[in-house]
Amino acid sequence: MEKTSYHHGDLRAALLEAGERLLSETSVENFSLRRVAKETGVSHSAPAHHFGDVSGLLTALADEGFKRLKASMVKFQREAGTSAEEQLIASGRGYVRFAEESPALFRLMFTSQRVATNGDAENTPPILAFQHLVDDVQELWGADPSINSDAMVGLIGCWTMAHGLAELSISGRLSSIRGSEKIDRDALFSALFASQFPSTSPSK
Amino acid sequence: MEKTSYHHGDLRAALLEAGERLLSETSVENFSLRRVAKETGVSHSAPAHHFGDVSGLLTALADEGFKRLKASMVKFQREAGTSAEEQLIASGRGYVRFAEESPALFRLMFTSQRVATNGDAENTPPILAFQHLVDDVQELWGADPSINSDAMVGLIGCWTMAHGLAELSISGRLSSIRGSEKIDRDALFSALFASQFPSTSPSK
DNA sequence: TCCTCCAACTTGTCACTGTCAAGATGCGCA
DNA sequence: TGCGCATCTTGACAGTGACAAGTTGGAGGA
Repeated sequence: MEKTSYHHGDLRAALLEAGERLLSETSVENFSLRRVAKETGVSHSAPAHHFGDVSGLLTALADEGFKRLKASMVKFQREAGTSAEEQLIASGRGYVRFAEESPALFRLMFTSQRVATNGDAENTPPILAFQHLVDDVQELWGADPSINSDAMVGLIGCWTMAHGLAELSISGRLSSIRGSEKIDRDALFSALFASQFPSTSPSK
Repeated sequence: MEKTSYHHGDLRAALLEAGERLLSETSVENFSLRRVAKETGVSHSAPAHHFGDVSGLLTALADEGFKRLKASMVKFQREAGTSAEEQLIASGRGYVRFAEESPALFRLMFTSQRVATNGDAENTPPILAFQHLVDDVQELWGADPSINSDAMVGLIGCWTMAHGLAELSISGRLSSIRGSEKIDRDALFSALFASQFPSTSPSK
């Protein structure tokens, strides 16, 4: 898909692809718009027309990331049992797995100051990914978290657990704990997620 | 403490102070060594002599941050009850509070690619802060996490909870959850930390 | 007291960055 | 065929980190 003429054809997609590759090779802090352009074989300010500025490109990449985050949760759920508990655990594991597979993208999505937060617009990828988690929680608690405070605590607990595990895992801090290599990772994650479930089910 | 002569006197400390101010005003990604130098009233490459490069200055700032993180945990523990449960909860709340008070510094410490990880040197500020948490866990479980797997799961659970809450809080995502404003923050945090405690004490 | 050394700091330069303005190109449509 | 305009290029500017070479002045020895 090399550039054949003055007009690229699908420059926007090519820039996104090169952008994600560069992001995963370096990090958000070493990201360079000019290098993305160069790797795409295009002039240094070609991206501006499609994304405005560097923040625009990073925001587009983050949006793509949120779609994949949700997809990863769904994928794990498909391969899991059908009970509400198993589904929620699978959801959390998909969340963590996504972070482990795309750490730079995960960091971009959640901790970069250079992505534009889209206000509180509806149906935006970050909202949709979050809503997926909310739905899973609602299924298990049988109540809407925005109304039922037990479900709300469950929602926050599950999200915190997933997000915290993701952060500590991709920073290498989890595996740097002395003695942690003796713990089975799958069992650990399942137990931690289950610790947030309603107290009627004594987990494990 | 203006510069009075060719030799500054305590330039290193002045640069660290200006560096942290700049960090909190912008973020890691917009941090500029030259601006730090300018605000300190010194030439653009004066910092190089004390810190080598930008990574050196940021690493020094991060180390200072880890000392304060530990201090914040200790401070909360002093104001809490003396039981092992209360002490561990206080530790976690000090962790989260530190992040909320110095979000940019917290991000620098945990998610920046520009701070040099000091290998596995002993008695370095990050290790000492982590060890403080380990000690609290060991106190409550009555076992060394590096040997006892229950204590290890507790350690990881508590750390994940603290770190996850810190991340979600300073990114504004916790308070953006619809309906979350009805939850009492203190009670929420305490309940979430307690959910990781040994099952013999049914928490809350 | 003077002298010398050298850590501390400055000045100048380089390649690289993001952004903006102005120009070139060629696709699609009338 | 020829025109309009989205698409892309070229050029310029201020800001960045890093490096090399020069300047300053305090501390310690004779």
